[in-house]
Amino acid sequence: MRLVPDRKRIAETFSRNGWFSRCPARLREALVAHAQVSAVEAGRWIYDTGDEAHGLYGVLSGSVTSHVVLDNGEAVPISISGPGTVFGYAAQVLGGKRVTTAIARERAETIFIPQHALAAIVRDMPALWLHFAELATEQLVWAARAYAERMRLSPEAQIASRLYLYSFPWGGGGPATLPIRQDELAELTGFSRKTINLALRDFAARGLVKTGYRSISVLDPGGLHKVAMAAAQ
Amino acid sequence: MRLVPDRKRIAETFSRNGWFSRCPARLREALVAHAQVSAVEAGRWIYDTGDEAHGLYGVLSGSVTSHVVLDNGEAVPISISGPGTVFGYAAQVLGGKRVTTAIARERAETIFIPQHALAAIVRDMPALWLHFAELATEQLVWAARAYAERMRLSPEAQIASRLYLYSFPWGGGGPATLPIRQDELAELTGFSRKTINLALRDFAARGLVKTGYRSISVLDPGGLHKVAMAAAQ
DNA sequence: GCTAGATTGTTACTTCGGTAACATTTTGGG
DNA sequence: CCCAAAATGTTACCGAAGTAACAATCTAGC
Repeated sequence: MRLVPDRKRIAETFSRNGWFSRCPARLREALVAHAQVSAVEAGRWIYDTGDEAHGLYGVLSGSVTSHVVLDNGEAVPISISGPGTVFGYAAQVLGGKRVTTAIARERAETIFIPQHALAAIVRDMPALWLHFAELATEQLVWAARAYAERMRLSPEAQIASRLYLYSFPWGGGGPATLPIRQDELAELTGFSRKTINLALRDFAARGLVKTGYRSISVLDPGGLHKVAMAAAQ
Repeated sequence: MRLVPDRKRIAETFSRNGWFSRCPARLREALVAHAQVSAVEAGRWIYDTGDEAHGLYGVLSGSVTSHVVLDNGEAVPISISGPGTVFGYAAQVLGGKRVTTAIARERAETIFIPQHALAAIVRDMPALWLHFAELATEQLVWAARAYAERMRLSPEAQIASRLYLYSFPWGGGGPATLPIRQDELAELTGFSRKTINLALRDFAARGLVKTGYRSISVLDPGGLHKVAMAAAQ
């Protein structure tokens, strides 16, 4: 459902972290000026793999999961985007087909910046194209790291690493309460719920996290990061 | 060691597959025109994580592995680039620091397109910026897929998928002999050499591959792709 | 408030892949 | 041509994570 954009709120939400916060001010302003805001119900598809891509999305409130659909049709969740996170860049930057499926995990507000607005921005300010390229590059680095960690780190370290990562959209790198269930974290990390539960129990005993019903509170993101580094090999 | 570029050979090698082959002709020509060719001995670093990036690389002959360095200092090989493959784009497209380490696996010839040449190309033909963004995007899609496969596919399916992928630079998608040792494939896929060996034995029995000393011949890439799809779940 | 359903906590068992070792084969340099 | 080094082929054993089940706890909606 299309909503009237509160551009001040958009600017604030997206300036806190991630790619948006590192853009030059004039690009940020141009993006905010063109943003369309929609409300999405929990469980609704935002786009599906193979859809034509018409622009860039961001999460204003709530959260969205992105899934890769494997050749056998299985959808694998690969990331969860919280407030202030941009998603939907993995299609060719302008146009092309979606290569992931994005689903609202909970009731969410999204911003959408249509392709023609992006094209106009780059036409007017050609030097800004680099920032769009960086958006993909940044995600590529993340994906490569996630892959490398998956190959080498112990489950405990991987879980710590992921919680640390997720602490940013919800806590800006400080303590944060993640609205994530343990079975979702299991899906997202590729471990069983049992393994997640045991790791969380361990982290809780060390004062790094606190588990709740449908939530995981990260008390000490830096400590989790240390676990992720230390437990490797 | 700097060599005199044979631009015809460069154009031929890079037109066979991958990103280069899908660029518009004028971009391809501009890139070939600016390419510098070097010979690198086996085991030599081409660049290291943290180095300043000054341009884009490609493999003209031989092969190059890219490694992600984890926070604990461990280098994890994430890809192997054969002839005709572009690498070194994961730094910001122009400039920034290298986020991977690239090492020649064997004696190799590389092409290098310096930053200033890339900048000049985009300055003269601004519409081409999209193709650079796509270079990163394409790799992002691959990395996300590799990650998703790692989470869900059986080792056998992952190994099949990887061999299928590697059949492109060495066989253009048809039968190919990969100059890869079994212990290297183990490193690249994150499995033990034993698991690789058993999978290869199995594939060989089905006529999909043929193992050799320091080489793996992919006889039926399509068959391997089927294995990767079927064995999931 | 109560209760059904959802979520978390825990256990016993199993299985798959890793480790470590060794045998066999191939290769290249002297 | 030979042999040491490298690479592949194979086995026995072990452990870590998954599966499947069940108990305990929380919450939302009536």
